[in-house]
Amino acid sequence: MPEGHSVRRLAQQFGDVFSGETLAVSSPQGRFTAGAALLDGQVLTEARAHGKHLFLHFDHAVVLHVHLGLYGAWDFGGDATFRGASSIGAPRKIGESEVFGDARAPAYAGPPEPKGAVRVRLVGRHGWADLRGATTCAAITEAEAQSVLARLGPDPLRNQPGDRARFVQGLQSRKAPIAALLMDQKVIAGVGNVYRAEVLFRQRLDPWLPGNAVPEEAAGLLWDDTAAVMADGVRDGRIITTPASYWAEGAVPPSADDAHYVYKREGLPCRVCAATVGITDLLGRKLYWCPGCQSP
DNA sequence: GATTAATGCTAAA
DNA sequence: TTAGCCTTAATCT
Repeated sequence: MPEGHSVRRLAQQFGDVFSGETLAVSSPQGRFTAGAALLDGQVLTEARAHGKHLFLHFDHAVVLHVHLGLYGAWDFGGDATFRGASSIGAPRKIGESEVFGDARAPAYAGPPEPKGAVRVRLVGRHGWADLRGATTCAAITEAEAQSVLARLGPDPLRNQPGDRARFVQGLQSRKAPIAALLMDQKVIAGVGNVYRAEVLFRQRLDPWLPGNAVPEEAAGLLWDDTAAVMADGVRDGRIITTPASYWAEGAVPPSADDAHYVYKREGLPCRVCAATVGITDLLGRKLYWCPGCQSP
């Protein structure tokens, strides 16, 4: 259940532990057998993330394209060398995809029997990775990978020159509510339901404000804040949008309850103005906002 | 033990 | 517009 920060961490992880290695690729579940055969025995050259899309590039110009969707996940395991190379490290928050089975595992003796429906398994010399539950798992060409990228908007975690202007332009050229546009991966890639709610609150923006009614300065600041808070997410391995002054005494890092301003806080008093945090359905997803802080 | 909802999206209808 | 992915944790009975 990742937003862009998790996928960025996964790309970093694959680069750290598998880059330059010949990988054994299989599909224990059987639904990716043909694709796995295309990748089996090839060398991983680069792992990249754009928004919520992960691209594992192999040296024969075939790319493993993965999108985790709502509940896809990668599990990793391996020996001390593998764990030492990991940018993710020790087990962390339950529910994240970035979990090691057992950090104190004995010496690596190959991957375990697949548990559940493992769509694809990558095995290197020092460790393994299992993918399950993904929306997209495909072996594609470099050209096809490019066309996937072409359908995506700017990624605030890449924040390349011109990205900020592209976002502002993309937002202002549409009349849909800003809360809907933030979830549109063509407008901005990598934002999900948590960051959507939290950055709108942080910028005190009315979720129903049409994109074309957002002032240019506010749109730019929204991009900047999204980039900053998502970069924190990459560092922390979780979404924390509140400053330490909102955390319970001595709670560093904060509990889940204290890490957000409005996400999943419906019915509770706003941390800033004490108005009751609201919830509504927008395009099939739950939208959380503070009617006091985020009024038109 | 069963049911539901979830940090999402694609493709079929 | 809806099914599907086929997991996980929290909430029900």
